[in-house]
Amino acid sequence: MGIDRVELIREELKTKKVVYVHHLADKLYVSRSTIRRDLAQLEQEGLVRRFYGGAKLIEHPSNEIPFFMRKERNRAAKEIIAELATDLVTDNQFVALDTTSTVAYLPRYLKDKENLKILTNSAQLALDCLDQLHSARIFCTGGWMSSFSRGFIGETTRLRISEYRTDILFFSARSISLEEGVTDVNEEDAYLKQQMIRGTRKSVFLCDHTKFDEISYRLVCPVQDLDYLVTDQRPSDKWLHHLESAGVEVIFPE
Amino acid sequence: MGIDRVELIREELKTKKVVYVHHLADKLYVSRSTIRRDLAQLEQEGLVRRFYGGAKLIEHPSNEIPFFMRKERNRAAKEIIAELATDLVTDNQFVALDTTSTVAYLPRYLKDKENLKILTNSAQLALDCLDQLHSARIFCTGGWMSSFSRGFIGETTRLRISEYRTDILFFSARSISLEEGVTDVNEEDAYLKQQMIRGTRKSVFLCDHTKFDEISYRLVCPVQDLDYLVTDQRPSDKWLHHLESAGVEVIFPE
DNA sequence: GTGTTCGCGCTCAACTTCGAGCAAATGAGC
DNA sequence: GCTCATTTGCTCGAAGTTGAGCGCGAACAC
Repeated sequence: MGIDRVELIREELKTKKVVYVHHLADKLYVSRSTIRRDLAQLEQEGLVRRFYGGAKLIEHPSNEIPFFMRKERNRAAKEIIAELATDLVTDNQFVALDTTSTVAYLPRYLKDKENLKILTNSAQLALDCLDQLHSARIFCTGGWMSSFSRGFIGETTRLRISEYRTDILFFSARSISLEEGVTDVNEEDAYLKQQMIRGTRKSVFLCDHTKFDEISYRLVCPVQDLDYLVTDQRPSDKWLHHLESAGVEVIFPE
Repeated sequence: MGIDRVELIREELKTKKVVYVHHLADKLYVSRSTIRRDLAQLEQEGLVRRFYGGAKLIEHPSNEIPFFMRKERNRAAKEIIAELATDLVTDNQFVALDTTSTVAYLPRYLKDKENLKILTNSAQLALDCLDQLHSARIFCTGGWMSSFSRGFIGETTRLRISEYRTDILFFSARSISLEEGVTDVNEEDAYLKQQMIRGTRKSVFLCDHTKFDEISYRLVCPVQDLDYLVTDQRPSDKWLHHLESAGVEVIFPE
C-alpha cells in the first residue's frame, strides 16, 4: 500500500477534519476504490469515523473507539432487536444487562417501564440507565475495568453477580452455532455471562442475523440455556426448528 | 447520511434552541424531506423534541446536569488545583479518588504517570481514567448508583473501599471550617469519604477558595485527618497557621 | 362547525456510494 | 528473464441518500 498516499490523507485530515472519497480520488489521481480501502485502514486504526461518502477525524482518540465501532456496526439491526426485546420486560422487574454493544441500545426502549431494578457490569450502561430511567434503581457490580468491554471483570464482579437473582437477563455474544451453542472470543466476558445466566429466571439472547452459524473459541452456553432469542430477521427453518426443539422462543419482526 | 449536515444542525441548535424545517432547508440547500429525516434522527438520539414545523432542543434530558453544573463552577480554580495536586503522585502508586467534581479534573494531569492503580466509586471517573490513563489498572467499587454524585453508594461500596489500602487519596467536599473541619451535605458520600480516609496512607483535600469558612451539616473529618490541602489561592494567615498546627501541608500556586 | 393552508410521513424513482470479487499492473527478490 | 505477493482499478449487485408527489391530519381563521 502506497505509504505516501495514506500519509497524505493523514495530512489532509489534520487541517480539514473531514475528507470525501470523490475529492481525495481526484486530488491523488487514484480510483475511489483505493481511497475507500485507505479510509477503511484509517478507520481500523481508530483515526477516523467513516460516513457515507467520506470520513471524519476522531478528535479525541481513546479506548472508547473500538467499543463505539462495535456499537455502530449493524446499528439498524440492533435498534430493531432492542425494541422487540424490551417487550419482554414488565414493570417492577429486576433486569440484568451485560456489556455488549447490542445491549447498549436497550435503555432508551425501557423508558416507559416503571420501577425497574437494573444489574449490570458495564460502567457506561449504568450511567446511561441513570440518565434515562429516572424511576429505576441501578446496581453495578464494580471490579477491575476492561478496556475491551468498558465494563467490569474479575473475581469481584463474578461474586457480585452471584449475589443477585434477577428476573430477566439480556445478553449477547459474538456467535451462535448449531453444534456449539453460544460462543464468544473473550474468556472473562464469557465467564461472567455464565454467571449471569445462572442467576436469572429468564435468559434473552440478542442476536442479529450475522451471528448465526459462526463459532468463536470460547463456549458461553448451550442453546438449551436460553429462554428467548431476539433477532432482526426471520431465521432459516432449520434454525427455527432447532431452537424450538431446544425450548427457545424466537422473536423476530413481523 | 451526510454527517456534515446533521453536524451543522447540531451547531444551529446550540445557539438557537429551536429550529424550523423550512428555515434549515433553505439554509442548507436541501429539500424539506431531507431535513425532516435529519430531525427524526436527532429525535432518535434524544437530542430534540419535534413539533409541528420544526424541532426544539431538549435542554437537559438527564441527571447529568446537576453534576455538570458543579463541575463547571469555578472551573479555573479546579484546573489549578488538579495540576498542583497531581505533583503529589509518583509512578506505581495506588490512588483513591472520590466522586466530586473537583476530583473529576485529575485524570488529564495524571497522564504522564506510569503504572498507576486507581480505586474509585465514581463510574464516570472510572471511564475517564480508562480512556486517558492507558497504563493504569482501574478498580471501581460498584454498588447502587446515586444520581447526585453519578457514582456508587451503599453498603457494597463501603465494603469494597474497606478492602483496599491505597497510597494516596484525593477527595473534596462542600466546605471546611476552623471549628468543624471538613463538612458536606450528603450523608452517604460523607460516610464513604470517611472509609476512604481510613484506608489510605495520605489524604489530600482539594479545596477551592470558596469552600473556606463554610459549614455544612454532615461532618466528614477533622482537619487533623488531612495530610495535604490543595487550593487555588493563598489562604489567610489564620488558616495557614491553623492548618500548619494541625499537621496539614498546604499547597497553593506560586 | 367549515374551509384553507401547510407540515408530516410515506412511497417511488433517480442517483450515488459501498464492498466483494476478480483480473491487471506493479514491484521486490531471485 | 521468472515467480510470487501486494496493490490497484474495474464491474456489478446491494445498500444508502435524496427530492418529488400524494394523501392525511393538524393548526388556524372564520
